[in-house]
Amino acid sequence: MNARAASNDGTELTQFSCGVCPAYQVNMCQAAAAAAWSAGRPAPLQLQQSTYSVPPRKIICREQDLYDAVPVICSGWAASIVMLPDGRRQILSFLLPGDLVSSALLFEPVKSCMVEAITVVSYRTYRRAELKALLFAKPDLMDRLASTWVAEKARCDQLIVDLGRRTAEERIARLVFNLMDRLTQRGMMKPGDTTVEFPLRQHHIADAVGLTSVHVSKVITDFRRRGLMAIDDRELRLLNVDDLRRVAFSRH
Amino acid sequence: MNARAASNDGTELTQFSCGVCPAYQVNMCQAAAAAAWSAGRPAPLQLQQSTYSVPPRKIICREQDLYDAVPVICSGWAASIVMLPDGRRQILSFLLPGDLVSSALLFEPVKSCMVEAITVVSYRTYRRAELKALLFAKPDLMDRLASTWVAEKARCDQLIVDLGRRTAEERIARLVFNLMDRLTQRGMMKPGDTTVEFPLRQHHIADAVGLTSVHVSKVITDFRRRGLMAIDDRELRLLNVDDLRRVAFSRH
DNA sequence: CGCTTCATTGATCAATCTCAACTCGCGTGG
DNA sequence: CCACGCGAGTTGAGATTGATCAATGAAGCG
Repeated sequence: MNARAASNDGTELTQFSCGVCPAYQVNMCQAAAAAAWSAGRPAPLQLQQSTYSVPPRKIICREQDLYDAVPVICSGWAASIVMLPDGRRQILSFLLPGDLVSSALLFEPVKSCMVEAITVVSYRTYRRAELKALLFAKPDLMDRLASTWVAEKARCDQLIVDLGRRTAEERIARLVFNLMDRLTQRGMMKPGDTTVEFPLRQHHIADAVGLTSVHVSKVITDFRRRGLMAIDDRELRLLNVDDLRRVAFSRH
Repeated sequence: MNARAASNDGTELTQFSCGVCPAYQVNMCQAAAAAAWSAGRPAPLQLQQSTYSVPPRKIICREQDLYDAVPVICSGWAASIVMLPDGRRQILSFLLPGDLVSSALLFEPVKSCMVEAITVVSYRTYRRAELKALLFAKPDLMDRLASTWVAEKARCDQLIVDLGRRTAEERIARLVFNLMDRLTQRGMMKPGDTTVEFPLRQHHIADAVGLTSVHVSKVITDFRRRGLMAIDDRELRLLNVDDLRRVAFSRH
């Protein structure tokens, strides 16, 4: 499904059809594409046709890259990360197919964060100005934007509560449920499923929930020992959903 | 400047003139008022004329209240708070004059948070539907919204990094700088000022930065001992801005 | 005057970090 | 094909940060 044109730094130019994207009704991306088509103009978004593909661990963009470009993940998992000069890092959010890096990016460039690929990632970049114009031309697009924004803010607030007031166990369990929700939204997982592909390394989890990867290892080992969940071979297995949910939501 | 009509629960209906609001160009509120006037319709936003006033520690609204109403702070300090069933609480943000509780509220009701007055607070509530209509009628209002939203998101991301990856000292120092920035934006503090009115109790600080009020006390006492800053009698005094800034931003 | 909130302080405890060592699998270059 | 280095996960010992518990005093307020 992808036609590739390799370059020297691991980044490839690829063709990627939106019909394949699992985030069909979830986010801005599809709506933008649809609106662009229906607008009938020959090529309102010229960047739309070419997407890039990068290998795991590669940086997709740094903050300065976001001056004009608005990247959207087409396939794979990525993370938007804030790095402190002394090496500490915090993951603001994991990016799944269909996700904008941040909906704030539609309006303003700067953000002191970068985006890093976790799996092989293909992504597409729009030009802010074009996307913005399209946005104002199509009011239903604005609705779509509003709802992804509200969802983004809600997750943001949740994370603040988690980091500020919850224990390591709670944070990790909640992260897992959060990700599963988002995966099922996208059809990358069925509601009853007990296993999913799960490409996160423990250090990703650590950076997302504000812990050390050492401590994440201990908690996850403990989860496995207690028969709650296990992560092996890039696969998450739920062993006892109810008890795990109790860990995640007991104190609400 | 305010005409009052007291009721039994501490909430008062008051008149409040926007000309007094320190957040003149900062946020949505003014823009909305201006747009409503210039629209020339007799009373496009009927709620606009009446504002409420509540004493410190009173809850302005719970989540169910936000189903239809969109509150805006007119004067005083408030906090939007998430409470966990076991009593833990996390402050998502402090609300200053001109602040919407959350710009997401313009689009959707639910949020698992409540708003609590810190000082005497006067606020005004709009109806979501009316505000939304006005928003789509006036495109420049949308720009205003976009920029407050981007700022809101940026502060949100900052808080995530603070809670996830910074020490108690850093968090508290950064909170202070953050608040001072917002106060100067609103003209409630001059750039060179070394003292400000500062109504936060230590437990507010604790709930905002994810610590215990006991520990906040220890850190602040230490700041005072080291000649960095002091908080007495609802007043913040900066004793050594440079060193304090170093504590807040040393590791970025 | 008595109650509540707030701030402070000390002693002790618990959660998490730091450091270090070890294993395993994988890819690469000799 | 093998040695090597690297990234990843695990484990244990010990150090640190911040929480918990408890007592005290000051201030505000009905």
